[in-house]
Amino acid sequence: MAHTCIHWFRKGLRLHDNPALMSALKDCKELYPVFVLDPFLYNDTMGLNRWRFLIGSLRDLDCSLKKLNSRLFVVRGKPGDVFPRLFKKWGVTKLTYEYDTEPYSLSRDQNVTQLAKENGVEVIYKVSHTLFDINRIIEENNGKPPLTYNRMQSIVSSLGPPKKPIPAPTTDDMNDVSCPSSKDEEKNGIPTLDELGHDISSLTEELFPGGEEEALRRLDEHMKKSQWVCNFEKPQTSPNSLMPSTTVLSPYVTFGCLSARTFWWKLTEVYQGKKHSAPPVSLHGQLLWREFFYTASVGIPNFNQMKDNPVCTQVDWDTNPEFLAAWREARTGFPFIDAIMTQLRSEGWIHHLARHAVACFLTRGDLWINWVEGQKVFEDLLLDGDWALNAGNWQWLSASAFFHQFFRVYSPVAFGKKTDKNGDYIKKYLPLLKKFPPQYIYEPWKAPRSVQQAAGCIIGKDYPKPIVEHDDVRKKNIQRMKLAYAKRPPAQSESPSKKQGGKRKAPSVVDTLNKKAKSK
DNA sequence: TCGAAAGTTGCATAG
DNA sequence: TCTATGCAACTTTCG
Repeated sequence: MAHTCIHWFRKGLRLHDNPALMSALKDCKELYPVFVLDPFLYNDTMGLNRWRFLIGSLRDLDCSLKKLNSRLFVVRGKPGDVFPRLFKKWGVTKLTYEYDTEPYSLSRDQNVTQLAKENGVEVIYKVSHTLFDINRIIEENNGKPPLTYNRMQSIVSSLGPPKKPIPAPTTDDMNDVSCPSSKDEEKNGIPTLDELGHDISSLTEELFPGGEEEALRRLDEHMKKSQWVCNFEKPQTSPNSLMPSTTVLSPYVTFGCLSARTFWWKLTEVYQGKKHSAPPVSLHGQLLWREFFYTASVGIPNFNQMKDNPVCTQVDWDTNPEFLAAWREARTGFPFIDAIMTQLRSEGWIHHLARHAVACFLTRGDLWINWVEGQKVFEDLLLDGDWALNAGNWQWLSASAFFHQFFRVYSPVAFGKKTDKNGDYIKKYLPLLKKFPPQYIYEPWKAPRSVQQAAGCIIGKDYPKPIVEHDDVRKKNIQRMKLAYAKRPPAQSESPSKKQGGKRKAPSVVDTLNKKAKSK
């Protein structure tokens, strides 16, 4: 029997390495490629740059599907309302989608699967957003997510290399498939920013256009530089170069315009027969970091919050709306920090180490504000804002989990100087300060009045004074962090007696949490 | 069981 | 310009 299929695009906005789409095309007479504009995920808090990237990606996908005599249906509404309607309207018998590990996605998909069942629709999903099946990694580590990169590496190496990506469907694959589209479907077109009620006047040049075509072009462009790829070491790249010092493929991987497995295997090809860098600093290593945080996010409950998160150190962060707003709006008085936050807002991408600098500054370094607040800002503004990576990295940088050397604090003055002595990056994003001599560009408040006047920028009037004294708060904060660590519950040691009896599953983080709750 | 070593990317200073 | 050291000092893993 030939099926009438919906392939549901959520992430995975691509045709290449899309096994769920390929299984939709099997025994298929009618195909409906659908994207649902779910108001839970796509709403007013989502930043404009992110909206532009999403819409660009949808447009590109629609374009590619049209080359296969199909199209994309962008349906407005909640998945739980949309699907039963579409199942009936189109006489659907099969639904396919890419597996997604986020908590919201899991409950959404469970709900839609139930609705499909009620409508007699078969559901097929495939793992293709990550290199590996994340649940398989956790299984391999006795039911717990690895908490160190080293451990992650040894688990992963026991799994062997990730699966090879599969090619995109061709017109041959579409031979017996029709793509009905009535007049009535015109309302299910690609939205525009205007239609969504956004004020597009604040938009700047589109440096990173969304879409699979651009993703593959960008991948190709970087992979051509084989020496650069082989020598790549993340800590050696610059957070404040005027042009990105890394690939900026992350937004494309986040939205699934680029398959992580395609990226992985392309790197393997470039490495072949050459001396090359290795994880954690290599480009392969970067993809494994992504996998690492995905695994943590699946295995650790309440991963995007401090409360009820069993790996997260409980810290007595301050509630300080003024400080938070100053950080968010690039008016901390530290040019390096404010330049980064300006780039983030206008371009939607900042270098990984720049994220370190501003994240440390907001949390344990200077402002002592909960990392969860920073997480929200990044989620809205970053093109590559990814639920798991965002939560994981904020916990890392705030020394709440994974990373514990809280006495290593980034300086909002010294860190940037290492790679940009002249402050060209600051001058680019904060042109107000461009006439300050290099000597004062990172600390303009130290410039004599005459220098400030000559620069046409009076500190405290035209540009803010620093909102904290870094050396003071740094010392105080290290002590506060020490106190928070002292209150951490002692690590649970596994008693050897329990290890008897052959294979035994180690207690998962969830089990440990439940046990603790019971003992209270 | 316990001590040593490692941990993607700190800073300031001395040589 | 590079490397070593003190600073104060964390957790996890490994042998």
